[in-house]
Amino acid sequence: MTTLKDVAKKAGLSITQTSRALNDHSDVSAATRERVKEIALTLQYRPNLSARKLVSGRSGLVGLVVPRTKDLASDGLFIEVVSGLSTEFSLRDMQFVLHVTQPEEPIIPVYKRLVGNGAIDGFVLIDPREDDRRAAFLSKAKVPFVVHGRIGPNPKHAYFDIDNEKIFRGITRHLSALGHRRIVLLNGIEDRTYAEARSCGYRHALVDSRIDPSEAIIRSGAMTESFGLISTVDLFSGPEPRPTAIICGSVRIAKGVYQALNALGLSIPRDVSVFAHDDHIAQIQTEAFYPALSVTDAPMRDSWKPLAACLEGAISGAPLSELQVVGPYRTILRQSTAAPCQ
Amino acid sequence: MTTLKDVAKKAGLSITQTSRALNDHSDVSAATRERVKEIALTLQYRPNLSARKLVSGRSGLVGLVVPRTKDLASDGLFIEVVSGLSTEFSLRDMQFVLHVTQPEEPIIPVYKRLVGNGAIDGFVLIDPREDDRRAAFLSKAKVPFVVHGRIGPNPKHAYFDIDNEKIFRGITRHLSALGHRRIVLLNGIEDRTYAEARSCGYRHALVDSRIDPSEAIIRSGAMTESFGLISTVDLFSGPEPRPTAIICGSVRIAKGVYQALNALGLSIPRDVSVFAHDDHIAQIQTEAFYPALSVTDAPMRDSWKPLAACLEGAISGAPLSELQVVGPYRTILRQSTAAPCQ
DNA sequence: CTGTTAGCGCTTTCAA
DNA sequence: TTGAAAGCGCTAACAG
Repeated sequence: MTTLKDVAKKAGLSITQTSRALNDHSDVSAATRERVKEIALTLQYRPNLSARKLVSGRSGLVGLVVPRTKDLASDGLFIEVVSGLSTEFSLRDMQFVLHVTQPEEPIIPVYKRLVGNGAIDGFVLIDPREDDRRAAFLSKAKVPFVVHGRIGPNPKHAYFDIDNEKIFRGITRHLSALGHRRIVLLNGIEDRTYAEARSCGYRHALVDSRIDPSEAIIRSGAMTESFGLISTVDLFSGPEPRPTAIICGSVRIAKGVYQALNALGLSIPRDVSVFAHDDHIAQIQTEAFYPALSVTDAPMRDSWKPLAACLEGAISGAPLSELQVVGPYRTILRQSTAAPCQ
Repeated sequence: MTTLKDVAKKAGLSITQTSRALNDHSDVSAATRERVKEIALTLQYRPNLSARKLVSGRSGLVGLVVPRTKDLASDGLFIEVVSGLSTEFSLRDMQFVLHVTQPEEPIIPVYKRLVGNGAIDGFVLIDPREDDRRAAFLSKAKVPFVVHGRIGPNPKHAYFDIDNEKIFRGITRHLSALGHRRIVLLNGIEDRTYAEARSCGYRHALVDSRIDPSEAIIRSGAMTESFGLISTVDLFSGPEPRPTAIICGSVRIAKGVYQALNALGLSIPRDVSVFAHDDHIAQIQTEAFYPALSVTDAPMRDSWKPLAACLEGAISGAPLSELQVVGPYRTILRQSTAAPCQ
């Protein structure tokens, strides 16, 4: 293995100066820098990460801890997150350490161990909760981390998120502007931050549209077809008056909703309008819905690059303002939404 | 962060002796060892991996490099491998570095980079080819690795594998013993080592059963329902005489075969016997096939533990004989196989 | 059984 | 613009 010493020897320089040249320090002549880099390339020099870590405190290692649950495999999310992040970190010459816990293993000790070893520069936190213990622990331990989503109303951490509140406020407003008043929100699992933001946006829009907040109809559940199907059947076999519009937290939920409405003999959008948010993690084409599904569109695969960038920034001590990024989305109106009948 | 120095100070010992105590060296009094370990525990001491690596050459980091292909996500294998290995290495206090390459990125430079950095102790190689460039590179670079499967007839590397040749020889013999002579093998992708071993076992069994090797019927393809379906339709719309038994490389293939046979109006096992190898990575219950599917059963999820163990052994320089493990399998005869009714 | 000394490969003062 | 020297935290000779 080529070391700095080898490069220095070949360059006829001291190790110190060689290191400086390679790391683009200002006090190196351009000529020297070029020459040294050339030699390093020829010799296939790669800085030893452990040595660098020891002195600089950086190892270039970042971690993701995923609890092992039985639905890990079926959930398309895991693979998306893992392969996306791995790819992005590779591009940045960082190593991506993946830790899948034991089924019932408490998660904080895992972080403790990983942090204690001192090998990992920072973490990516996915699937944040309103009251997230991982974030609390890492903050206290002063270990950099980036959250996929936001924790709390005024977060002090690095994050990449989409504006869930705005998105769902927009969807709800759109439907109410069409004339809908009994609008259902089939939301995600309750204590997830994104679900909270979404229901918040939904409620705000109701108020904006002078619909009494007590008329809010929210169901919480996993992002599955079953949830969409069961909720829909339940809602439309309940007491009159029936809802006229359904907002789905995901396309997968929408799939279940379509099935249920179809089974109930209800027509989209004549009897019921359906709107969904599409993060593209279900391998489902929304154009292929019949009638084509109206969606807000924000591919989750676009998250991994900014997440990696934010974590890199957090590790190198960039100001928080640069590390809090909210991604874009598009609204795509198709055939599943219309004014309610009569 | 607690360092060895802190522990030593508290124990009133030298750093050296403390290190020895913690690492279970022989020349430490039992009392001291106990006491030191106690203190380390209290202080939540965790050895700094980078420091250890620097001096001992071990970092506790192991790597897996996965090429990013479009079917990464749909293929249940990726998630199984990644979560399985991650879990097993966590248990051994090793860190699992996952590297997903760019779509068309050549893979050897990735290993070169990872190895050059000197941070990774060893690699797991999955999906080996007959002529595997990764293995060749790592061997030459003298970097420990373990293969999921075997490369070549007399491998010099650590591996965990099942006895594919024996398994498929057994299946074929079983069918020929029932009286079948026109037996199809729907094998995996051609240049994969396991597929080669399987076709080898199949051919041997033909010879054993005095069936002319020229009567071998082998199709190669991906482990998909489509492959099973298309192959079956093709075979049974070809010229007489038709096959009477089909051996499937995976349960997923068998699924396609069942569909095709059903569509062709052929009955299992009256017209055609079907046998499959079940590695449990398709989320498919073989009992739920109708008629229930006869299988050889060797869950792939049982591979991760021995793979991790072998890699750990390879890194610590255990003799090769201990690092070459062949896992067990069971034969489960159900209703999909019977004597042919001529 | 225990301590002293050296050094892994690198970055960073400090001095020239 | 450059080099010498110190030290990150740990392990492994080498003495006692």
